Amino acid sequence: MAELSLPDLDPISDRAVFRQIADHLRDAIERGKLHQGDKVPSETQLMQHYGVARMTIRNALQVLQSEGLTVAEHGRGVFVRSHPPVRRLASDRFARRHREQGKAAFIAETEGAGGKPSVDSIKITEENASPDVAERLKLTTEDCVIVRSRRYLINGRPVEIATSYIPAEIARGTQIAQPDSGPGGIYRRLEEMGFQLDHYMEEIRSRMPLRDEARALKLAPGVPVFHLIRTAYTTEGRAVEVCDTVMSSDAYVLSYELPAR
Amino acid sequence: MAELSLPDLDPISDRAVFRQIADHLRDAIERGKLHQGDKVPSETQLMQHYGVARMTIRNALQVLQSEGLTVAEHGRGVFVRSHPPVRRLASDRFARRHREQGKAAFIAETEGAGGKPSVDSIKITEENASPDVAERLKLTTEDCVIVRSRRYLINGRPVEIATSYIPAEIARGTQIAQPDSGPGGIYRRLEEMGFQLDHYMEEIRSRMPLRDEARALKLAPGVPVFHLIRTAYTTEGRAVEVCDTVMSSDAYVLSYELPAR
DNA sequence: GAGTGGTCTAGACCACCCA
DNA sequence: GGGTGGTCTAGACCACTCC
Repeated sequence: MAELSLPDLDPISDRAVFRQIADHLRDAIERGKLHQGDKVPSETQLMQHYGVARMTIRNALQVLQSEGLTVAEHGRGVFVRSHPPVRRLASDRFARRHREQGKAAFIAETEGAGGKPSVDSIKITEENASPDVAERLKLTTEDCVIVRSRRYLINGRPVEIATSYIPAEIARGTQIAQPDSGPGGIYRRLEEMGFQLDHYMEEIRSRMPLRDEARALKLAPGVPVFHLIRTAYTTEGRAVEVCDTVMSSDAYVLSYELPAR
Repeated sequence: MAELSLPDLDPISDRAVFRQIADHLRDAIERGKLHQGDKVPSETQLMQHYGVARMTIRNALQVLQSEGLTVAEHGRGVFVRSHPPVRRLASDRFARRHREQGKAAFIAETEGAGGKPSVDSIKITEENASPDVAERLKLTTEDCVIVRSRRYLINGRPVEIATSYIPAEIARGTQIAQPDSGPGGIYRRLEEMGFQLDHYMEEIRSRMPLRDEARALKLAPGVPVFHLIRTAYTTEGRAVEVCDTVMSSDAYVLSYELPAR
C-alpha cells in the first residue's frame, strides 16, 4: 500500500462494508490522492488492510468500476481511469462553408485537431424504412431507404458508429449509395442534386451502451454513450436524411448555440 | 419460471457462465419476451435452472443492472426497468417569447405537458468564482459570484439539479439573490436590468453520476446523467450567467436545431 | 514463478416485502 | 412465515502480465 493511506472501517456505521471501502477509494480519487492512471491497491493488499474476504473487496472495486472511476486490467491491476482527449462538436459543424473544402465533416475536423481520422465497417444496403425512420423522413414503411452504416476512429480508437438513412427515391444509383460518397460527403452530394440544405434537427439521449455498441466502440465498463439522431431538412422543409449515431461519451463534448431571440 | 423459457448453458463456449446467463436474460428483454416492469426469475429459480451457485447468478444479474436493463427491489424481486416519460427540451426553450407569460421555463413547460413541477433545495450564496466559472464569465477568481442552486422535480420525482453563477457585481442586492427570483425567472430579471439576452451556449457531456448526484436524483444503478453547462450572452457579447446542470438521462431528450447556412 | 485479476462454489445470516 | 434480494466468508482453480 505504501503511498496511499486509507481510513479504517467504521464498526458503528450500518453502511455495508464494501460500500465503506468503495467510499474510501472514491474519496482518494476525488481528493487527488490517487491520480489518473495510478494503480489502486491490489485486492490482496486491501484484504489485509481491512481484514475482510476477497469478495467484499471485489464488490467494492465493482462499485467504482460501474461508476466509471476505475478500470481493471487482467494480470496487471486496477487503475484510476484516465480520460482521453475529447472532441468538441460545435453547432456549426455541418455548415456549408465547412463542406466546401471537399472533406467530410469528421475528416476535416479530426485533422484540424491534429488527429488521424479513419472510417471502417462501411456497409450499404437498401431496406424498407423502419417506423421511426419512416416518420422522420415522412415516408411509409413501404418505402425504401438507402442505409449507410460506418464506424469512425481517431488515431485508431473507435469513437462513433453512425447509420444514415436516405430515401431510396433520392439516392438509388447515385454516389450516395457507394461506399465512397466522394469529396464533401453525402451532404455535398445532396446539394449537388439540388437539395439545398437549410437546417438539421438533432435529438440527443444518453444511456448505457448495448452489448454490441460496447464492443464496437471498445468501451470500458461504466462509460455511457450519446445517442444522437439528426435529421437534415431542405429549404423546402423536406427531410432528406436521418443519421443515427452512437458516440462514446468520453470522446465527445457537444456544444450548441441557442437563440434568446 | 413458468412463462419464460431460457436456453441451457453452452458447455463448449469459453464465455463465462455468468455472462452466458446475462446474455440469455438480455436476449429475453430485447426480444420482448420480458416486458417493462416484468419480474425476472428469482435467484433461486435461476440457480435451479442452470445448476450453478448463487454468486454466479448474482454476477449475471449485476451485469444487467449495470447496463441499466433491470432494477432489483429488496424483498420483491428483480424487474425489467420501465422507462418513465421523458421531457423533451427544444432549442428555443429559453426564447424571450416563452418568458413573457411570467413563468420560468421549467414551470411553464412542465405544466404545458400536464406534469406537476416543483423546485426545492434552493440555496443562495456568494462565493469567489471557481476557475472554470471565472473563465466562462470572463472574471478572475478574485471576483465574486452569486450562486443559486436548486433541484427540479416533476410529479415529485427529481429530474435535475442546477447551479447558476451570476457575477455578484450584477446580481448582489437584486431579486436574483433571493430564493424566489420572481415571475419569469432570472433571465427576465436580467433583461429588466438592461442586459438584453442574445444567445446561449450549451455544452453537453454524458457520464455516470457522482455519489451525491445519484442520491439527489434518486437514480437507479446504470442510469447516466447529462451534464449541461449553459452560458448566457448579451447582445454586447457579455457573459452574464453560467448555469451548470446535471439531469437524469432517462428523464430527458435534448433537441437542437443546427444551421446548414 | 510470483503477483495480479477472473470465475466459481457452498455455505451463512440478515433485512425487506407480502400474504 | 416464506420468499426475496443484500451482505459476507473461506476457500478453489484459472488466465494474464511481468520479470
